[in-house]
Parts: sequence; structure tokens; C-alpha cells
Amino acid sequence: MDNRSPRLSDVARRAGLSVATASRALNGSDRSVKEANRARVLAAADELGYSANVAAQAVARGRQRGVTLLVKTMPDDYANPMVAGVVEAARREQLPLNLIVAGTDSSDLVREVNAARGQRAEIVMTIGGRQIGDRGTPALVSALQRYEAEGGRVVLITQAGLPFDTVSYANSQGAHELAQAMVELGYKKFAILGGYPNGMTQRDRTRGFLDGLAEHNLTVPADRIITGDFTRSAAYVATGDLVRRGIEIDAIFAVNDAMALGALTFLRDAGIPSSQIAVAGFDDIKALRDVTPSLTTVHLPWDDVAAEALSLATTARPDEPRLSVVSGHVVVRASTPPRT
Amino acid sequence: MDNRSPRLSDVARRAGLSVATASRALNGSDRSVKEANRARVLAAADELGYSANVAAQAVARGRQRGVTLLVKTMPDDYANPMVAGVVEAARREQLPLNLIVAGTDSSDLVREVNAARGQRAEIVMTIGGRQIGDRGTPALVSALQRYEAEGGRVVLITQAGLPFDTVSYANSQGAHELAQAMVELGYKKFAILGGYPNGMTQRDRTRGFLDGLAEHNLTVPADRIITGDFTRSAAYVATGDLVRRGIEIDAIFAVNDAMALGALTFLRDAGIPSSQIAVAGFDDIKALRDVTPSLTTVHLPWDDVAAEALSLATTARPDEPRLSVVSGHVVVRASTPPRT
DNA sequence: CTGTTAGCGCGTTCAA
DNA sequence: TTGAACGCGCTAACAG
Repeated sequence: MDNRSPRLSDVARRAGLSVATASRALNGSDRSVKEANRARVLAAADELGYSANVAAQAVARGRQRGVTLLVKTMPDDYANPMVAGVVEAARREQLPLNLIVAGTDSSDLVREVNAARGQRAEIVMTIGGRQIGDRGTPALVSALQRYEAEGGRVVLITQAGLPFDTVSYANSQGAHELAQAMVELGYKKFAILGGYPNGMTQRDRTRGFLDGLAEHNLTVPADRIITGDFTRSAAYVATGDLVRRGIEIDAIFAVNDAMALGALTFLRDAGIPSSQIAVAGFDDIKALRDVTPSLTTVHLPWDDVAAEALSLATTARPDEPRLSVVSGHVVVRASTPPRT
Repeated sequence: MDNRSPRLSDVARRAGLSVATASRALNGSDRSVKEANRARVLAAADELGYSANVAAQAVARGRQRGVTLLVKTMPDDYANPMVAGVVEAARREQLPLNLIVAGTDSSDLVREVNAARGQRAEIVMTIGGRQIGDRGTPALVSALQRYEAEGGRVVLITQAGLPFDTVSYANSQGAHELAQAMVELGYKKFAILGGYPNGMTQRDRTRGFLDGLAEHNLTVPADRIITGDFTRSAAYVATGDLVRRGIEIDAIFAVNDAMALGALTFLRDAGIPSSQIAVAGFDDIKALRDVTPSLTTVHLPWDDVAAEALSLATTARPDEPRLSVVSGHVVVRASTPPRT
């Protein structure tokens, strides 16, 4: 009942050749195998149903090929377009992809980075914004530095500022342009659903938006900048609070689309039309196509972000960490009708 | 620049003990290490920043711990609730989770199963429906059987019928009940967006729905059962065709929620209200909360599906493959208002 | 171009 | 309870 799966030596014996030759024919990079022998090895492997033991290869080679993608969570509502992008990009490059769901804490990330280090993973990529003043950041940085010192490649998809190759997207600029666009549409009284108060992504988007308004001499009173969870449900509740408090606003900017959807859904449930309170988000996730009214947002080219990250990972690392910033653009849709 | 990451032998030397003892203290299952020595080993490991090489452990142990989850694709729009469920369940059980995005072809799946076999993966779990008459199925079955014969555990989350432990969800029954519910609401003239003509999930849901209608002496003419891609976009287009062809219907059943959202969005864009053409889906994905009108569907308890799959995987396998069927229930929402 | 040999890092016998 | 020695499956250096 408990057979053994065939090993390289089985293949070699059946082909009447040595393991070394079999190894070269099957997995070696060199071409230094006579064609006839190569064929015999491949035939033997096929007959035996041989499949290389990747773990053993990793041990022997001293390095595990492919990219280890570290994410904090696996969402159960809207897909994460960055993850999808990286998965697809890796597939195109024929790079094995190892998706690890680490957990939300930065110590979880440290643990997984160390695991990758133990395995001699070739490339480690992380997705996810950082927290301002996160006490775990130094530990994460040193784990990553150590991993790099031991020969690994690190690429972060997040905010700039850590000493590693990084792909960022223009949070501040996008929000700035969105603010401009909304002012031009005639909006004046804003509320902002700002998500986690310590999230850098959230902070950059909030600031960019405020800066954009400031150019038109508009401000947002502190009581209309709501912080809290970075989720759809939290936004739903927060919008309800705003409305109940009777605060007079004509538009809500949510710092990501999931939150914007929460706001939009609350307004719909409450019977408040976009002509009364408009909503705009950020990210341009695919799910936006299906809501009414369609949502104004900042489009980010997630596939480009992923491709850029992989490109950084697979090219030689220069002495100085590189930073690649991908910018987005505003997409005005029905949730922010021109205000007369 | 290229240091070495610490190995078990480094830890052992620093602790003044043998590798064997260090191994037992750090990763061994036995308790047979004197407490003082155990502490010294742990301290040494900590000081050195030791992290076990999982690949080497896998080679030595002859088995890679954890669950290897094989999915066909990584969606970029709506999250797959099954995947999220399994990830979370594995985390709860402290089982390392290896998520592999295989590709859509059944030969891709075979390749990954063989890779898992080569690595002596402990548990292989696959998510995704089968195709009727898929020529690749025998190859997949034999790859899985071989993997099992070599000591692995297989759990499928899909239709019943393959000789492995399987978790299924009641596609036919759920659709049947949905049909009943819609008839009771007063609907009579249906169209069905059936997805891939060869998909078993799609077929079961279509059949279940038709059976439910048949109990009320209702039928759906063949030209109103539309097959095609199993996607939101395809459903959007198909709904447009239905409307343009001027076919008289009062409700559309889409065999999954993504397709239902596509249909709903088309109707919205075309200005056709639910009172004229209703829409119902299947799955109850989270994204449904945010559309207008909210969507009638069949709710499936995805977390239960995942938990059940993991439970099958971690209990001893009896001689006969087990089948666990998780059933759902109809949720009537605004997209199917009572018809008078 | 091929085979022999020596590791890779770890778990696990078997004696002590 | 400990340590020495061996083996896991594979790659890579070195001869031939």
C-alpha cells in the first residue's frame, strides 16, 4: 500500500546510465548530454512516472527557485488585484510561485521571512502597506536584510522608505488629482473615510486629497475625517454615523474602493442619491463594474505594478535600492455627478 | 556579502551539544531532552537567528508537512470563498499551507499533483469543478491514486464520483429549491445562463433548477438556456442578446453569482427593472451586499466546506472514499420581487 | 560527454 | 538522555 515514488537513481538504472547523467538530462542546465542518452533518460523517466523531488533539489542546489509571495491575508470578498497580478506575471516568466498567507501582524511577516531564509528561497516579495511607527518594522527590516545578505532577493510592494527594491504606487498624487477633479465637478463639502489612522497608504491618500483641496482653498474639518477599520463594513457603519450626526456634506472620499462600496451601499440603503451625497474611492477594483451608481475612483494599473516588481526581482540588484513608482489616473463615473 | 545562514550544526556547536540533541530540542517530537539542554539549544538558536531549512527537513523526514492546495486560477475580481476558507482553516490547525495556482487545464493539475508527489507532500487538496467527458480526468485520477499509494492524502472539493475523499456542495438541491421559491414568487418564464456546457457544477445547477420547475409543470425552451463562458462578462453579453432577441422572460437564473452580477449589471445599464426581469444567482459571495438590487441566491456555507475538507484530510482514511455533502439554502432578496 | 565521489541540511537509527 | 554515523534525493566538482 505504501510504494515508493521513483527516484532519480531508479530512472538512471532503467536507462542504464549514471545518476549524474540522468540529473543532467532531466534538470541540469548544461547541454552536455549526448542526444541518444538524453532520450533514453527521458523515456525511462516517463515510463516510471518520475517527478523530481523539489525539496531535495533545493537542498542540493542550496537555493529554492522561484518567488515566495508573502501576503497578510486572503480576502473572502474582493480579490486582491496585486496578488492576481503577481501570480500571473510569475506564470508568464515560468517562475514557480509560492503564495504564503502570513497573518496580519508584522511579527507574522518576520516569521515567514525567516522561514524563507531557512529554505534559501530565491526571491521574497511582500505585498501590503506599512503602519506608521510600527514597532515591528525594525525586526522586519533586519530579517529581510539578513535574508538578502545571505543571497536572497527582496522586492517590496508597498510604500517607499525601506532599504530594499520597492514598487510603490502614487497614492498621494492620485488622491490629489481626484480632489481636483471633484472640485471641478462642483463639490465643496467633503468627508473622508480614512481607514486605519496609522496606515501609510491611508495617510498618503488622505493627505494627497487634502492637499488637492487646499489648492482650491477648501478644507475638511477634523470631525469629518473618520478613521477606523480599513474595511467595507466599517465604512458602511461610519457613513451611517455621518448621516445620523446630520453633518452637511456633498461628497465622501473613501481611501479605498472596498470602503467606498460600503459607503455607497449605506447611502443606497438609506435612500440617499448621489446627487445629494457623492462617493469616490481608490484602486479601481473589478467589482466596481457591478454597483449602482458606478463608482468614481483612481485607477491603478495593477498588472504593471506586478510586472515591475518581478522585473526588479529578476535583474541584478544595484548597490542602491531601487524605487519604482507606478502612477494612476482619475476615472470619473456616475457616483460623482456634476454638481450645479 | 554572501554570508551563510546558520545551520543546525552551528546551533549545536554554540550550545555545546550534538546536532542530534539540537534537532530533538528544536524540531523533534520526543520529549527526550533534558530541560536544561533544551533551553541551551533554544537560546543558541535564538542568538544565531536560526531558522530550520524546511526543504532539508522534508528530504530527511521523507514527507513535507502541511496541505498543498491546488487551484486553477487566481481571480482578480471576486475572491474565491472556498480558498479563503481553506486558508483560514489551515491556519487554525497550524498546518502550513502551500497555495499553488496550477492553470486551467487538467494537464496542469496533473503536473502539479506529480510535483506534490515528488515532494512527498502530506496532503493535497484541489478546488474546482470537473468537466464532463474531460479526456484528462483519467490521467488526473491515476496521478492522484499514485500519490495516495505512495502515502499521501487526497481531498477533493468538487463533484462526487472520483475515488477519493470528497467534499461536495448540494448544487442540484439548492437550484431545485431556488426554482421552487421563484415559482412561489410568481415567476413563470425563465432564462438560464448556464455557463460552460460541460461543467458539472453548471450542469447540476441547471438540471436542479429545471427539475424544480418541472414539479410545477414549467419548462424552459432550449433557446433560453444559454451556455458559454462561466464569467461575469459572458453573462453580461448573453443577457444583452436575450433582450435584443426580444425573448419574453420574467426571470433569469445564472448558475453562479458572478454571472448573475453580469446579468444584473446589463439590465441596469439597459434600464430594465427587476419588476420586469428578475435575476437570481448561486453561491452567495460577499460582493452581493453591494449591488442594487440585492441579489437572490443560494447560500453555501463555504467555511463549513473548508473545515470539512480539512477534517477529512487529517483523519485516518477508511477503505472506502468518503463523501461529505454540504447543503445550502435559498436567500430571497430584492432582485426577485414578488410578482403579482 | 560520462561516471565517481563528495557534499547539501536535516532526521533518525543504534550504541553508549 | 546523548552522540556518532548513516541516509534522504539530488547537484556539482573532479577525473576520466
